[in-house]
Amino acid sequence: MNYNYEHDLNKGISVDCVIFGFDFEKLKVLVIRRKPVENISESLVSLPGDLIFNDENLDQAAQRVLKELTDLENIYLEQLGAFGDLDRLSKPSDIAWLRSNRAQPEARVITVAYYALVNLNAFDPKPSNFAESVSWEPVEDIKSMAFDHLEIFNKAREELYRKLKIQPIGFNLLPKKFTLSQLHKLYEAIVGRELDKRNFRRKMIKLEIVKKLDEKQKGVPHKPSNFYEFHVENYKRLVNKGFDNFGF
Amino acid sequence: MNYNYEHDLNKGISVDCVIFGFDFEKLKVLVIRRKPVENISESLVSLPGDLIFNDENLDQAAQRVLKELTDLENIYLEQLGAFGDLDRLSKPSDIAWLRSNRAQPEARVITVAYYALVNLNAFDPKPSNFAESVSWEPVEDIKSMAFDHLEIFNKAREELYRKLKIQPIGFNLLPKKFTLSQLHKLYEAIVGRELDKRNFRRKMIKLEIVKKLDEKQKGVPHKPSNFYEFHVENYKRLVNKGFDNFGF
DNA sequence: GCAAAAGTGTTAACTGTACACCCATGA
DNA sequence: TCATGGGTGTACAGTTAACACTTTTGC
Repeated sequence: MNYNYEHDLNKGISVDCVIFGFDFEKLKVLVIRRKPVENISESLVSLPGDLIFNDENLDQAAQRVLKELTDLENIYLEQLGAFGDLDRLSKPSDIAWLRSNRAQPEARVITVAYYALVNLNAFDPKPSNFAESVSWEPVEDIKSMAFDHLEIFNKAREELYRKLKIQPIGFNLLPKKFTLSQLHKLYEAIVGRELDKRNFRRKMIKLEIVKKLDEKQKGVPHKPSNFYEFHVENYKRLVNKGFDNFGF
Repeated sequence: MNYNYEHDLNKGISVDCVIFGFDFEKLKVLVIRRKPVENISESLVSLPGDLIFNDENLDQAAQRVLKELTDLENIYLEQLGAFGDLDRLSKPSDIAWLRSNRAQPEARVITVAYYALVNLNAFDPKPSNFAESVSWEPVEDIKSMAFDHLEIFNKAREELYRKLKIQPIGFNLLPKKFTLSQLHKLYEAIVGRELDKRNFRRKMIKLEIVKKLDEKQKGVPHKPSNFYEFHVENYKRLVNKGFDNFGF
């Protein structure tokens, strides 16, 4: 891609994306390490993002950032809101980075944040224009971030949790076929505490939002687990009845 | 207030506020009727809003708009998110209005929307810079709005409902002292259906988030109702225990 | 045969829901 | 005394929460 930044970019507004993934063990977030600039050695991770083009809407800008990193389209994506504190770009290392990457480094920039849920086994993230490297980090290891990205990240975790209680969005983090144990582990990773295995399975099965497949795990050194799919039609039926409380 | 728009305003970003009020009968929203411009007779109502100054953050801009209309400060305020569809300013009557009120009428503007909850008995709204008149309209009467304000308004109603289920924000719409019947009516207005009176009262009393006062209604032609207050401390205690489901 | 994770039922406590009558007041 | 809204209890159904052992597989 090769854009004329002077004319196409809206210089006051950016998007940033909190991209969640699940490796069957831990909930992870995709972060980028910026290319080093000037003589700043500090290397905070940050969220993928970019300025917005004048001919795309906000959702499209977020989709573009995701596509550049993951090559995936039609990703589950929700807006978190706008962040516009006056000091959001004031850390010394952030200013240095902006000076070498933006046409108007001192400009005030308001960012619109999104969170995305992806099946991280489906792709390898690749470095983009602004990133030296891209990596999946366990969410509980994230202690600091560039700009105001830690604030955005924390908001994203809260929203993910809040949403999981009222909608079964977790399926977006899993492959099409999954086991109930994987789903169970995922829910525990998001809510941050243990959930009773029997009660969890009973709830999912009773709500009929999972469809049992005629296929089991192979080659595992223990009783093989049955595969399931998300049952979209049944879930839609539930929603129409007004259901919105999973009780986690 | 008298600002130099060329220098102080961020021309690409505005805030718009959905201000809810409750008159003990219906849920209402504060709308403005724009001053007529050119030869456009159509007079759609719109949400109060303004461009953002470069020396204020997003929340402060929203507070400023509220203060200008209501003279109230410390209002309950939540951000709804950013709205940036490319066609959000494309209706003919909107373009005419922008031409006579904005320095760069053709500029793309992204808006950050907020909703606010106020006790509408505490003040009379007053016309502001951009508004010919200001009025409270029952939410169910709103069928169309200028710009993309109907979309924002609908999102605000959804969020108000969603939030009411997990937090007792309704108290912000009532005076400090209120009766349980008023609270009951308010909840019915927001959730949009009848709620059993006994079950409702039992729930509020059992959760201990209302404090019974030693004071009754006077001069009413029926059994006088007891006044209550919101019990902030007890509610905080509930939150700390992880409570977040009122079940409406 | 053993290690490892899958899969399965019951009970008690709590919560939600449906429902109808008497009470206190002003006019 | 009547019209108006305030205020109260009970029973049934459904949901949540706690808890431990047997099964199937690979090695």
